[in-house]
Amino acid sequence: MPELPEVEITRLSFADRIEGGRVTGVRVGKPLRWPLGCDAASLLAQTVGAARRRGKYLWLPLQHGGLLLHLGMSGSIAYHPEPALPPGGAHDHFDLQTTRGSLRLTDPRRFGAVVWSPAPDEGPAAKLLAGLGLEPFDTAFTGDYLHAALRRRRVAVKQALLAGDIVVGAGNIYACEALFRAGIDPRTRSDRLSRPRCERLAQAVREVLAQALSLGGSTLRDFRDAHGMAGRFQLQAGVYGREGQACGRCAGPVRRIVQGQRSTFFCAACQRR
DNA sequence: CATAGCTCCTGACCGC
DNA sequence: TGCGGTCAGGAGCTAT
Repeated sequence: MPELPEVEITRLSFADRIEGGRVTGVRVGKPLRWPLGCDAASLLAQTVGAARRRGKYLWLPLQHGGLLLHLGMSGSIAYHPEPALPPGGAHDHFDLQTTRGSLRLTDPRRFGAVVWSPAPDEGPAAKLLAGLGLEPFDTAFTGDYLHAALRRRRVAVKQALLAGDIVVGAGNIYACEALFRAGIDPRTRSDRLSRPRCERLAQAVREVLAQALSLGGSTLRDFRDAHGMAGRFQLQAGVYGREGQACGRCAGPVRRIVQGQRSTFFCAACQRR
């Protein structure tokens, strides 16, 4: 499912090419998580700006406002350089055609979203982006920061990472992988993590996301970038999706538990409370 | 305020 | 082969 690396790779795959294009057509398919929030025709003739990312959201600026995009868990965005877009399939729910190519959002499960907003810090976008935690590659995301934030929580550290209001970008896969890398038991109460362990964890989060980014994103589930290329992160997964298999570090069995209705994979020997 | 549970949706998978 | 049931999960929302 698209987490920060996948979303960033998606952004990089089309941002430069569509920037400066003028909107020539908009097609809205089945409803996504929220309504578009504007008349599709009102987007016509506007010039597209430089796409940005915040957490797992993308912001596509237009002359008057912009579009906030989210891939949910099964969404992907394809960039088509040709002027005309092929007919939309059953899961193609949003097209944006421009003079510099088109974007097509495909999302079988429709947890994704395309929402118009007058600005990223106004209207619906502001509401959705408010409360997001630090970007993992922000220099402010340090062990000290993580320690201070986790001290106020009693939930398991895995759930605190997933919540996205401390640090954004790590979804279920990368939260599991970061905790494995940091040697921390995902069940550990957030407020029981020492400062040094928070330092390790912050570093692990940065590293696992950076590595996934450099490898082109995860193919777990159905991620494809705008060129339809599959990522290769799954080849590196230490614990995610490996229940019962041997941990690569100690050869012990990888365990699967459920936390907050989500699967967590970890090695009980390598990851300590 | 922190937390738990619910919810949206459909492809994949499983047992019969 | 077909069919019903179950699961997966991002993240906002509601209730506690």
